[in-house]
Formats: sequence, structure tokens, C-alpha cells
Amino acid sequence: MLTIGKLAALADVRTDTLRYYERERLLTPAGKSDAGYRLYDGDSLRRIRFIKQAQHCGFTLVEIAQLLALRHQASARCGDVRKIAVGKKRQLQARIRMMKTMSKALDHLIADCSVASHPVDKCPILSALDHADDVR
Amino acid sequence: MLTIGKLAALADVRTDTLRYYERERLLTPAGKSDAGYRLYDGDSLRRIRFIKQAQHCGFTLVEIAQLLALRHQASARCGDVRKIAVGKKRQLQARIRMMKTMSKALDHLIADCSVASHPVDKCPILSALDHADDVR
DNA sequence: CTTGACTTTGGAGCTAACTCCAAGGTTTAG
DNA sequence: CTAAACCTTGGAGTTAGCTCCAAAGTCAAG
Repeated sequence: MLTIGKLAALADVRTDTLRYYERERLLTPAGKSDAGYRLYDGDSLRRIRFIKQAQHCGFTLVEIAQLLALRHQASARCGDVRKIAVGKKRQLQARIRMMKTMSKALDHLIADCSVASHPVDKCPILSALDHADDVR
Repeated sequence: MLTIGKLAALADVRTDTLRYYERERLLTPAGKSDAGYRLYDGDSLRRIRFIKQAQHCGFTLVEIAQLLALRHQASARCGDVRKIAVGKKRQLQARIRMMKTMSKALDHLIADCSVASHPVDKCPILSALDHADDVR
């Protein structure tokens, strides 16, 4: 059994983060010592890894809690999990599209600005931002 | 001269947003009426459009304040503005790369899950998230 | 003149995922 | 035995960009 500090060190997170996860119902210690210290087992470590992996895939903690809940729900089907994953992927792609649009808008602005030593009152970037239509 | 409500309607923002911009030193009313009402002119409208355009390009309000400050600084050169734009573009691209990585990870997970009616204890998505190495 | 729409200020609340703090109890190394 | 390192709880603070609120003053229409 691990105290919170040891587990945090193993999982490379702060102890505060583990207590936060507990409040958010993502991770419950296996038990408590006589003195009231949280005690964790190997499952806890695996669960933290799960959480981090899922975060890396773009899931929020709330969504991760849903995934974890599904896992412990006998009636849940793999399709339920898949549906969440597909929804998340769509969300990611929408964001990527938006950011690409932003990036392209910046490309145009940057391309217009050839003479770096120009005073800013003639800066094509600033004037493009001024006149909405020029940007898009 | 426009009161805050009229300007907000023209610019399609809330009045609260305009007061917020004022606190953040992004937009100052041209004057005040006898009763203390904020009064704005056409420049204000153009400035709000500038702010919205820049937000669309991915700039934060703090960065937008910097751009606006540069504009009113005689010694500023177009290159200063360009540098900010280029930095922002790099940041956007880094984020896009990260999100693409997430999206690909999800692709793998989703592809692995073929039998939607499987109970979740055999769900390949959940087990992949469990074993860090399988995901990336 | 009244009613309703508008405005003012200061401050609080929202989301996400932590992060930090203080005051106190516990454990461990030397 | 003592000092350092650890743990507890409850609550507040962080970032960004708003959004909402209450109490009070102002303005415009009929």
C-alpha cells in the first residue's frame, strides 16, 4: 500500500492532483491508515495512467469519469464507449479546422508585410485587422 | 455619439463585454455624458471589429492590447507587428500538431472497436487507455 | 407624470484542471 | 528525542473572457 506522496511520485503528478481527482470522483484510495492517511494500491497507479492517456487523447476529466463509469456498469456496451470516442474525434477535428483557418488568415497577413522597417501606421497587418473584409 | 447599448447592438456584443474591454484597456469611450453615460464614436466600432478580427486570428486579448499599443507608438516598426504574428502562427501550428496527434490516437482506438455490442469489459478502447503503450 | 428601457458601479460567478495555503497531526531518520 | 518530512482538511487562487447581479440614477415615449 502506498501513501499519497509515493503514488504521486510514481505517477509523476502532485499530491494535490490526486486529492483533486478524489473530489472529482475519478480516483478513490483503496483504504485509509489508522491516522487517516490515504492508502493506494497498484490499481490506483493504473487508473492514473488511464486518466493521463485519456487526457492525451483529448478527453476532459468529466468525460474520463464517464468512461470509467461505463467500465463498471454491467449493462454498458462497447458501442457506448465508441460513441463517446467518435464524438470526441469530431470535436477535435472541428477545432483543428478552426485553427487551420486562423493559421491561414495569419499567413495572409504575414505575407502582406514585406517591409519590416515600415512605421506601423502603414503596417498592412494592422490595417488588415482594421478592415474585417480584407482578412478573410 | 453612441451610448453603450447602441454600440453593443451595432457591434453585436454585450454591453458587459464593452465595459470589460474598458477595464482591460482595450477600448475607451470617447467621452461621458453629463449623467456619466459612456459615449462612443465610430472609432470605437472600428476598434471592436479589430479586436474581433484579431481574436479570429487566434490572438488573446492581452496580445491584441499589445498590437493596439504598437499602433500608437511612433517608434514601432512593422517588423514588430510581424514578429508577434509569426509567433502566434507558430503557436497555432504547435497546437494543431498536438490535436492531430490526439485525433490519430482516437482513430486507432475507434478502429480497434469493431463489435459495438461487446460488453465493456472487453472493450478495446478502454483496455488501450489502460495500457499506456498500446495507445501511442 | 409615469412606466419601462436604459445606464452606472462594484463585485461575484462561470469553466477546467489544477495549485497553493495554513494549521495541525504523524512518521521516520539520525 | 527531535527535527525534517510527511500527511490531513477546508478553502482560496490561478487563467481567459466574459456574464450576471443588485441598487440606484437617467432618459424617452405616451
